[in-house]
This record gives sequence, structure tokens and C-alpha cells, in this order.
Amino acid sequence: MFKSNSRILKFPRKLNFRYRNVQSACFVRKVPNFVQEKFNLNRVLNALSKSGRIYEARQLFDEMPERDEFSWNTMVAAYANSGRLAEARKLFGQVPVKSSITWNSLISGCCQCGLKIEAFELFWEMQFQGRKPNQYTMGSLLRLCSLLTMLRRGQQIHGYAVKTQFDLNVYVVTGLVDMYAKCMCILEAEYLFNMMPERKNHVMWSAMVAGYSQNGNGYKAIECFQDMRTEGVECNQFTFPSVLTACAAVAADSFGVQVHGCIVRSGFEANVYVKSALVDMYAKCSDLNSAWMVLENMEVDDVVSWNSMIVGCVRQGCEEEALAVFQKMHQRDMKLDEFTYPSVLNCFASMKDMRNARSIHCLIIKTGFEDYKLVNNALVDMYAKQGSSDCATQVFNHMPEKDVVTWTSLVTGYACNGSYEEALKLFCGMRTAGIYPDHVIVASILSACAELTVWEFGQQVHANFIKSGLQSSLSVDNSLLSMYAKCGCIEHARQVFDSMQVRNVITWTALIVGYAQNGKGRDSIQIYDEMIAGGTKPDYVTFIGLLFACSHAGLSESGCSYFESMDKVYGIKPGPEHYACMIDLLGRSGRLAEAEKLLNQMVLQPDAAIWKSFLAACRVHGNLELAVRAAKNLFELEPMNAVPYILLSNMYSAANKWEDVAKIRRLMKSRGISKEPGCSWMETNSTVHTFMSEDRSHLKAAEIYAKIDEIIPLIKEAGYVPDISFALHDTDEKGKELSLAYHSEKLALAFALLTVPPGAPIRIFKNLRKENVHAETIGRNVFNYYISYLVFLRRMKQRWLPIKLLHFLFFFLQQHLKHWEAERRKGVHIYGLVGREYFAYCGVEGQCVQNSNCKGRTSLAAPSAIR
DNA sequence: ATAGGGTTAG
Repeated sequence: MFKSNSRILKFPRKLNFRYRNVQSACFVRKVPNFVQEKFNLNRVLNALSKSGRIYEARQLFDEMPERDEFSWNTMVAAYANSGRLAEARKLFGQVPVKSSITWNSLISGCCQCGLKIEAFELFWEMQFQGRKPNQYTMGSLLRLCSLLTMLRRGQQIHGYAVKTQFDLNVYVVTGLVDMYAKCMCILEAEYLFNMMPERKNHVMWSAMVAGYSQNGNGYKAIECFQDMRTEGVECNQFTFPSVLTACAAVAADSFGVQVHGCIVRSGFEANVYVKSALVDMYAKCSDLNSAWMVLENMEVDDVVSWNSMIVGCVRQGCEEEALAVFQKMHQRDMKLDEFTYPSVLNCFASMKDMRNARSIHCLIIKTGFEDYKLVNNALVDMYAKQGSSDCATQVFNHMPEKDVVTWTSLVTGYACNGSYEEALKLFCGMRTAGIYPDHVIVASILSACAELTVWEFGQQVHANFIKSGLQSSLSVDNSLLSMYAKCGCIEHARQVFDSMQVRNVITWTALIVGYAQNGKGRDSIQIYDEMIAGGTKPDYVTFIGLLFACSHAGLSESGCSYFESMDKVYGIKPGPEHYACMIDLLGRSGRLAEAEKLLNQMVLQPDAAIWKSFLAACRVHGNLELAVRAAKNLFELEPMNAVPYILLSNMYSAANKWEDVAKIRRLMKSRGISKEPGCSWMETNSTVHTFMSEDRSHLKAAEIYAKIDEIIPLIKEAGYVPDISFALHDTDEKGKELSLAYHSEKLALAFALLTVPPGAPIRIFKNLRKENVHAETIGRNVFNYYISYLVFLRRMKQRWLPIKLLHFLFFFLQQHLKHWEAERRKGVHIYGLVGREYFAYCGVEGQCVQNSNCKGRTSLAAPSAIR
């Protein structure tokens, strides 16, 4: 169809009127007087080919008495653009004089059909024949590269463009920007875009907005869009979908609404891409009503928009509505596509409806969608999340081609089910398979690292992510923050937090929990106050962190008021975790009676964690009677958990009730419960050195024991009194003291001081999980005394020292060493981490000591498996 | 007569 563009206006008014459309052009063909003119015939040929009437075009072409270059080129282009490449090639061979345009027309056709070998062969042949490729050639080839994500080929074209001085041509650069963006090289795309000196046109701007958006860089996409408007470049139906996707990705709902306004003013609202992007944006920004409104106003049933609607409903937790949307699609007899099934599978997965999920799997097979990667990815995800790792792996193994999403689905599935080690191994497998990670899998892996406290691994993933040039996302930053906090690197966690431009409740909570776990309860509370002041509402998890912080900072009054505010101010009903924290808090501050009262007041049934807190509180206050009650409950709730048996047994032994100790031990024996022997290990030069209590099997045992013997008197001098009250064995005092001195952790530390070079961090791992910190709080651990002593020595030499210590040191110091309290007031930080793992850093001899408690000795934590 | 940008899944 002729468009009234400038080129046509150049023709005589009469002709222009005559050939305005194909109908009149065809009519003209039948009038012999007109046909004589070659010029006019070419116009007709062009009109036919443009309207896709190839057969008629060929007829005219064959009938033409005289064919010039224009006629031949038009016919080749007509075949090439309609995908009839065999015919195009055949005709191409017959073209008497092949110009650049002839070559470009054929190359363009090959590129559109994704025929990479043919396209590049023609590209070389063209040069061989003495025709110079131009911006048209490169534009087509770059399009092909971006279509098939062929980075190397694209880079070759880039090199060629530089060599032939086409590297500032707006068409070529737009192609390059798009190609690099599609190949995930957003930095290269950005560089080329910024290096473009001339005024950039709207296509280039749109390509850049799309590039940012497709690379998961929503904020930059929005920024770029704003710059585009500031520059006065007009947006069109290509620009809006990209920026709307960006809004959806970063949940910038208010900006999305503004973009909607722009769209309405610009008149591009009718475009189906724009509309479906609008539906998606509203659905993802949890404005289902607006999404519905756009969807209902659509003239055609667009499956993309409907799919988006299902996803939006599921994300909002409205699974029923999502299914209703799916049913409506059926009623309207819409053709489902490979995006519909993932959405519906996701819906059933979040409803935990395995039966229906399986029937969708059947439907997928029935309708012939089982070969679609997208659909299989969703199946892997669904089965993995349901805990059916076997089914997930089965689908996974049957897939001929796997992408990041496939691997992510399986990895996330394993991580959700607590198989963190398996998740990390899969991640390594993915890297071996040559798949590059993206921000979704990175976030997932960092969370797994946090759970395993494999700091080295996490840091490597972080470094790799920085190197990849991918922009961070909120979820990556959140999991990074958590990972560092959980691994005891609270400064790094803080750094991540400070660098974040956007934060949500998860971010704030992660930092609150992080500070709390690292023994900086007061900082937790400060962060909480900042969060409230900033207008972010706390959630269930925030309060766990906050109450935990209060209990460990000894702020029982604040804790109680926060606990009250939970339901009263924010409408969050306290759960078992909150009660456990509160009982811990009351127990620590010597309010055992109140703890007992709270326990009795509870509406919900106390769980094991609550009883553990209570038992720990009883132990600290030496209340054997209540301890027995707590322990009995624990024996019922967790009969195979050794910890309560040990705690109670320790209390009996402290009270010199050796008969009861024996009774507990008999009970343990009869139930087949044994305490896992404690061991500590550390790594130097890729070798793991493991130590058990009083272990002399190490090659350097003599030196290690000598080092400890050197340390013990120094610690005693600093005020250390071995706390032997909880020793298990009914041995003499000296024996108990010795068993403490050669505790596995201290052996590891002594070894580390002998071998690790000054300035390098020392990391000690332990296998035993601290079920409750309170139980370990006071006294006992010589290791901490040792650190405190060294810190003390260090203080003498240096004015300022950043010291982080195990939090229970703080309690100890308060009770036993008054001058330490003074030190603390002077700003020396003494804190640590509690829970499953804890670290202590200190500036000991210029070294940083980190002490980590792992959940069992994992092969990943053991460096032999890492290397 | 030949070239460049867009929506849905983890």
C-alpha cells in the first residue's frame, strides 16, 4: 500500500493520484498505453511486492518488456522479505548486474529467517565480488546476531564497522547497542550509546531503554526514558512497552501510572504491545483493578495480556482469581501459548495443589507443549518447589536445552527444601555447563551461602557478579546483605545496605537481624527507628529480629514495649518465634517468673524453641524444678535431640546430683541418643586441619599444646577463672580444667596463630550447633577469655582498635571484670553472633579472628571440597 | 529497491 510519504509526492500530481494504491495500480496494468512506460511498471511492481502479492508481482516481472536494475532488485527483495529464500536466491543468480542493494536485499532476507550460515557466506562473497558492505548490510547482520545471541559474530561485525568507519553510523550503532544488550553485555551497549556524538534518534533511545529493561536494570531503563523525554525525543509504540516492563520489574507503580498518562496523550494506547505491557505493569504493581480495566478495554483477546493477568493474580496471592482468569480464557476459546502453562503451574504450585498441577502436566503433553523450554522450566520449578526433587530432576534431565531459568528453577527448589549444599553443587554444574548466571540465580545462591555460612563461596559469587557487569537488583542486594550479616561480616553487610538506592522491608529486616545476630542489639534498634521514620512498615520477621536484638542487648523494657506494639500498632499477631524471643529476653534479665507467666498465658501451644529458651533461662537461674518441666516437654517434642538431655544433665552435675546425671545418661543410652562429638577445623593452604577435644593426632600437636600452655597463664592473669561447673564428667577439678583448656576450638586457634600469617583472617569452623546461646552465655569458654586478653594487650599499644567479640564476652565482662565495662564505654565494641553460627573478629596481633559454627560439618565448608 | 527498537515464564 502506498503511503503518502515524501518520495511519492515528488511524482507528478497526476501519477501520484493514479498510483496511490495497489487497486488503481492493478487497474493500470490492464491499460496498454500506460504499461509501455518502464518507470510506471516499476512502481506497480514495487506496490505489489510491498503488499505481499508476490505471485502477481512475479507475473508482472515476467511480462515486463524491459527490466532495469530497479526491477530486478525489487523482485529479489520481494522474495527475500516474504521468506521465499530459494526463489530469491534463484532470481539473484539471474540478476545481470548485482549492486550492493541486490546483495543487501538477499542478506536481509537470510537474516530475517535466522539463516546465519547463508547470511555470513553472502557477506564474505559480496566482498569477494568487490561490493562493499554498508550500513544496510551491517544492520541486517547485527539484527541476526541479536536474534540468535551470537556475541562473537556481533563483535566481528563491530570490528568490521570500526575498520570501515561505520562505527558512528546511527543505524549500525543502533544495531550494535541492540546486539550487545541482547547478549547481556549491557555495559558495552551503554558505552556505545554514550559515545554516540550526534543527536541520537528515537530508535536508538528505544533500543537503549529496551536494553536496560531486558537486562533487569529497571531503574536505568526508567532513567534513560526520562532523559529521552528531556531531550525532546519522541516516544512511540516501541518505547512504551520497554519502560512499562521496567516499571513492573522495580514496582515503580506511580511512575507507571505517569507513563500511562503519556501513552494516552501520545495516542499509542491502541497498540497491542503497549496495552499488554500496561496490563502486565498494573498486575505486577499489585493494581489488579487497573489491570482489569485495561484488559477489558482491549478490542482483541490478547493472550499475552491474559497471561500477565494470571501471573499478577498469583503474585497477589489471589490464586482463585487467577484460575477464574484461566477459565475465562477457556470460555473465550483463546489459544493458549507456552506462557500460559507456566503461569497456571505457578498458580497450582502456590496453592500446593499437586493433583491439579499434575493434570496441567498431562494437558501440556496432550496439547503438544512438552517440548517447549519455557513450559519445562515451569515444570521443573513446580516440582522442585513441591519438594518432588525426583520429578524435577527427571524433567530437567530430559530437557535437550537448558538455560539459566532451568538451572535456577532446580537450584531454588533445592534451596527451598533446605538442600543448600546440593543447590551450590548444581550452581557449580551450571557454570561448568557454560551457562552464565543472572541476578535471579545469584540472589538464590547467595541465600544458600548465607544458610551454610560459606563466606568464601558467597564472596566469589559476589565478585563474579560484579565482574559480569550485571546491575544489582533489590533481591540480589538483599541476599548479599543477609549473606554477609549471617557470615559475621556485618561491616560488609552495612556497606551493601548503604550502597542500596532502594530498600524494602526485607532490606531493613536483614540489617536489623544482622546487627542482632552480631551482638549489636542497640544498632538493630536504631535501624528499626530509622526504618519507621522512613515510612517502611515492619513485618513478622522484623519483629523477630528486633525482639532478638532487645534480648541480647539486655533491653528488656524496650523489648516488652515492642512486643506489645506488634499487634496493637501493626496488627501482627505474635508467633512462636516472638514468644521464644520474649521468654529468652525475660529469662536473661532475671525475670524468670514473668517468663513463666508469659509461657502460661500463651494462646498457641509452646513449640520446641520456646521450651529451649525457657530451659536456658532456668539453667542460668539455676532453677532445677522449672528446668525439669521444660526438659520433659522437650523430651516429648524432640525426643532425639541431645541438647535438652545435655543441658539438664549439666544442671544436675552443677547441683552435684550425680545420680540424676546418670539417670539422664541412661535415658539417652536407652533411646539411642548420642551427643555428636564436638570438633573444630580451619583451613590453611587448601588443607583442612581438624581438631577434637584433647586431640593429639595433629602433626604439630607438640607446638600447639605448647602454644596453649603459653596462653593459659596469660589468660588467668587477665582474670580468667575456668568455669567447670557444667562439666559432664564426674572427675576432679584439675581434670575438668584441662579438658576445657584443650577444647577443640582452642586447639584450632593455637594452630592458626602458629601458621596463619599476620594480618590474614583466621576462620574457625565448628560442627556443633548452638541450640541456644543463653546456655553458652556465661563463663565457660576459654576461647573468649583468650580473645579478651589479647584485645586487652592490644589496647595497651594502640589507641583505637575495631574489635568485635563474641557477645557472651560482654555478659561475662559485665559480671566479672569491671574494667572491661569501662573499656566498653570508651567505645571498644564487644559483641558476637549467636544462633547457629557466630564469629568473633578482633585485632589480635593484627589478625582478624572469625569463629564460625556450622550446621554439621558440610563438605562445602570443608575446603578440600571447595578447591 | 536494501537497515535498526517492543509485551508474558524462574
